[in-house]
Amino acid sequence: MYIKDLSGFEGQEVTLKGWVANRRDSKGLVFINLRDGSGVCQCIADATKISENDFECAGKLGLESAVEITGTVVKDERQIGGFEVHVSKLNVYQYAEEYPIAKKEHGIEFLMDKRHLWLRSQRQWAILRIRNTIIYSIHQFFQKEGFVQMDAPVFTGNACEGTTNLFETDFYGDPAYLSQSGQLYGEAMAMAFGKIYTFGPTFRAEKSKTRRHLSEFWMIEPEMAFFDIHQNMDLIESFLQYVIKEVLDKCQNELQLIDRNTDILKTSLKPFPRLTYDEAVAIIKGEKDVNGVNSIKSLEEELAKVEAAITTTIAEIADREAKIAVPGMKKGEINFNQNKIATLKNDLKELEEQQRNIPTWIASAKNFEYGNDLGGSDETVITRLFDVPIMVYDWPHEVKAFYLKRNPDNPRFARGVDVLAPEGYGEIVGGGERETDEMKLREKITEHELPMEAFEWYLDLRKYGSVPHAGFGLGLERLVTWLCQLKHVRESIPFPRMYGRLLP
RNA sequence: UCCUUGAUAGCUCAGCUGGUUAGAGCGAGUGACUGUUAAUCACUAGGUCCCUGGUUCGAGCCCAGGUCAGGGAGCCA
Repeated sequence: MYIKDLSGFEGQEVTLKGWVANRRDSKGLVFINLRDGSGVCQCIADATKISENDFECAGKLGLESAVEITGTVVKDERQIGGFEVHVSKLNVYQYAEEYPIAKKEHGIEFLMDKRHLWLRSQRQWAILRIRNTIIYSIHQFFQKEGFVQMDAPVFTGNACEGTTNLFETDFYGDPAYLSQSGQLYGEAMAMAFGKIYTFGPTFRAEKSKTRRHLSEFWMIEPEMAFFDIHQNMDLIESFLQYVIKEVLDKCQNELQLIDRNTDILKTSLKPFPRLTYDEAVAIIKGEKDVNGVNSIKSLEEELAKVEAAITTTIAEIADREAKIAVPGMKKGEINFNQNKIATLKNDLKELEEQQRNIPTWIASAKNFEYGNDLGGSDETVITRLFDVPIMVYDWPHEVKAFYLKRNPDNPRFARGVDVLAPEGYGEIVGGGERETDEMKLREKITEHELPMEAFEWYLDLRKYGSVPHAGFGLGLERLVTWLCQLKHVRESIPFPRMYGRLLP
């Protein structure tokens, strides 16, 4: 019996097994918010209706104690699920004492240290359930489209884009690297099965401390024989829209719990604009407007808004502090104001962070040098102007990977494509059409100073039935982060591995 | 690797210009209260002020070096 199914049992006696999410006492009454993984339900132990022993047990339950509760399902409009349980019998599996995560705001370092327990909180529960729906819908989409799921190895002997950010391990005495992409193997498998996708862990030893980096993350890499870059973009669009639609359909409750405004998810079901690198650069530098909005001007307006918000926040903090200072205020009201002040101060910190960042973003957008890759801030600048993900393709070949095909009409450009998520989330997909010519690949490998012998197997693919093909890589955690509108990728995976974080 | 912000009670934070015995709320413990939703109210316990060195009659506060963490850049999905 699970809490999510209670509505079908009104008036009947049921038995629930779960954990105490919250408990409140009154004389003769104990309120227990029971959490069982499927949902939360309030259970009421009334001293006049259960045994003396059971009532005493109920009063001793600390947060996250494990219990089995038997009781009657009663309709109650005040409850979230619309039902509560009137306890008739209580069986305690374990009394928990001093649960470290309090019913209050905590700092991120503390919560990450307690990640194994933090997972139990409602917000984390909702996010990771959405992650599950995303994973399931990814498999559904590709299976329906006739793709075969194939696994690339995790240990690799060669790097596809240099070795500086690879984790090195010992493989029977030889150096081996943890995979930073299954792409080259994906190409080999596509030549055998036509359309394949890999779904596995990926490792990058980047000493990055930003909101969009993990050292270990999950990547989906489809690879399709006989696809060009435009077919690739068509596939990316229908794929992402399928996943978004599934999340909207199946996760209403979870999206509500995390307070996700779904407007942009809905507008993302319309076609994704496809911009060339040249067009994207013009927009970033403010030379070209999008629907009458200029990137630089809108950033400057944003900065002005942030500065105005800082002024009003400071004023409100001072105001509330003055109010508390006046004697005679009730304790509850003082608490309320102090909590409010704490929240405002946190807001203020974030606003000040933005106040420092935005001017550097404006500068970097204005001074963007044609021919460079887009930086994190450039992605933020351009995606703020759209209410849909955008696709940027045809990149200067120097900044992209060696295996990408050149545009036959203009060989300065490589046929790579990046998908940038709206709301400032940036790159979630990177892909493109692959080079099919063996000699051109050899030139590129030499140019990138990569060890040729490690790529001989890959070059075989161009000797034996080389065909046009394309593919892409989607960072699962970045997609989860965007769809859930999280501030940081670390909440999009149960146990994040990142620079400085190996436990728990 | 660079820029930037920070580290004070179990947690979240105050601590003014360097000055006697270090403060609040939450959490914990005890008690009160029969409908609470982070319940409320009263009382109690709880401190290596991140580390090392320096300046000073005196350092939580100033200086130097380090450690750890937050945010950003580079790099990337």
